[in-house]
Formats: sequence, C-alpha cells, structure tokens
Amino acid sequence: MGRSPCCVKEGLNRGAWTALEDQLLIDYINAHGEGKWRRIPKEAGLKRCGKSCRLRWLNYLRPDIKRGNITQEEEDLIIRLHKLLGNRWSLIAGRIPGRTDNEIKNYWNTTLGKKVINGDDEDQQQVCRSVENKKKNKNKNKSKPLTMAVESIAAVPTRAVRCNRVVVTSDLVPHKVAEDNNVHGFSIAMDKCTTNSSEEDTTPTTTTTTSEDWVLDFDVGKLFNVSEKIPDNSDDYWEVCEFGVEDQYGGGCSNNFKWPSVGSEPILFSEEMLKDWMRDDCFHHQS
DNA sequence: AATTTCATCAACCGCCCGCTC
DNA sequence: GGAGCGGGCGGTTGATGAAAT
Repeated sequence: MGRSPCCVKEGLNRGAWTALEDQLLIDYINAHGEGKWRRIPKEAGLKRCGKSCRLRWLNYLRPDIKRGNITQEEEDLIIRLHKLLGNRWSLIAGRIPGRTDNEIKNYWNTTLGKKVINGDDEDQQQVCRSVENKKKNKNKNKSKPLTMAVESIAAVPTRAVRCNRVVVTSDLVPHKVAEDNNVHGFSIAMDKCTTNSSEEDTTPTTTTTTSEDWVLDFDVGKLFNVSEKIPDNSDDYWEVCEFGVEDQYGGGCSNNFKWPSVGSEPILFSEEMLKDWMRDDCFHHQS
C-alpha cells in the first residue's frame, strides 16, 4: 500500500511566493502557531501544499532567521561540522543560530565545496573530487552545480538516523586506554564492552579484549543523559564535544547536550574522523 | 548590444521515520 | 502488528540575475 500524496496538486500555486501569500501564512502562524501543516493552506486561505507552507516558513518567513552573508566564523564552523557530520544539513544548521539547513546546503554546494577543493585539506579535497567526477560521468551532457556529498566516507550516513551501535576497528583503539579499568564515557569506545542493563546505572562495563574488531551496543541518550541544547556559552562544536562527555563522566559541567541520533546500523568512522574525535581534550575519564 | 554561460538560492520532490489509531 | 498521517530530511530543479564572450 502506497503513501497518499501530501496534497492534491491540482489547482495549487507553485513557484515563487507572493507577498500576499507570505502575509497570509505569517498571520496564520502568528495566530495559531506552527504545526499541522496540512491544515494550514485550507485554514489560511492559501492555494499551496502544506509542505510548501512549512518550507516557506522555516526557510524564509520565520522571525529568527538571520539575513545577510555567512560570516567567516560561520563558514569555519560549517566546514568543521561538515567534516564531522557529512551532508546532514539539518544537524549542521541546528548548531548555527539563525541559519537554515537549506541555506547552509546551498552555501556549501555553491561556495564552500569549491573552497575545500581549492584549499589545503587533502582528505576533503579527495572526497570532493571523487564526488565531482562521479557527477560529471553521470551527467556528461548536463551542466550542474557541484553537489558535495561525503560518499567515500562511509562513516557518515547522509540521513540522520538513530545510533545504538558503534564499530571501531582495533587498530584504531588506543591501547593505553584499553588497559584502564576505570574508563568511562567515550573511553568505552576504546574497548569491547556492553552497557549495564540497569536503568539507573548506565555506566558501561568493559572487557580488555582488543585483539579483534569490536562492537559496542549502547543507548546514546543514556550515555549523554542531557538535552539537545548546546550550551549558550559554547561557540564551537568541539567545545560541545567536551561538554557532553565531561558532564556525564568527568564531572565539572552541568550543561546539557544530547549527541545527535545516528542509526541502527553500525557506524564506521573514518580514520580522520576518529582522530579528530580522539583528541585528548575530547575524552575525559575519572582517574 | 546581443547572446551565452555561470552562479545563486528558493522551491520542489521523494523518501523515510515516529506517532497514533 | 500494521496502515495511515504528519512532519522532517537531503537531493535536485529551475528561475533569475550577473558575468563573460
């Protein structure tokens, strides 16, 4: 059984929104709030699909949207987040106040992708080139804007999915940590281990086997028992990395951060990502 | 000045997931 | 448990204006 279409397309306006349509949508949402997008066109008197209304509001009409050029600071952050998260634009946008996923995606496809290719990050350049070549071959007779995807880094799924399993090959596991029986937090990702079944005690138990690739099952929400909000005083995603881990296992910080959900399939981290994630200041454990 | 090519970005499309019944 | 709905996501398209020829 197929899905019903989001709306009947006949008789609906398409293309650019008019000022009047914008105003109708703004007035309606101001009066009734967001949500129930399928009802909005009918109730607001718009000849638009509900999805179209949602998109127009989220990407253009929302009052908290930041206008103007992407700043150098934002650009740096986008590049770093993209390196970490891949093409998960909504996650990236969630870390950049006032910017929408669509805006960041467009900015990447038109500007940053090229900068990366012309820049000095060999790994990302290679990824971008291979994607570009793939596209060229696919669309030999068409001229298209370059779409950057990190297809060659299998580690990053392009969809945001729930994470409950992580696979890391043993050659990437720092041995020093594997010998530490008191490791907590992300240091569990450095040994074969399982989570404690108790709801109260979510500290994972560890084994010391590192002779083979290992699989780790865990509930990210439990590990990082915190809310989605990045600390207001955090101006950098890497700081967030510290906050999330340190809060739960290193003491010291009470700010809340929930690691992004990522999938029921194993996640394979590229070596580059793993190195980044394993920077000393990212992994704290109690001594 | 006319035409072509390129760059940008709003909007659309189809797929997927979570929730409800 | 499964169907259907509502909503979110990433990829792609197409209109438009700017730059190049």
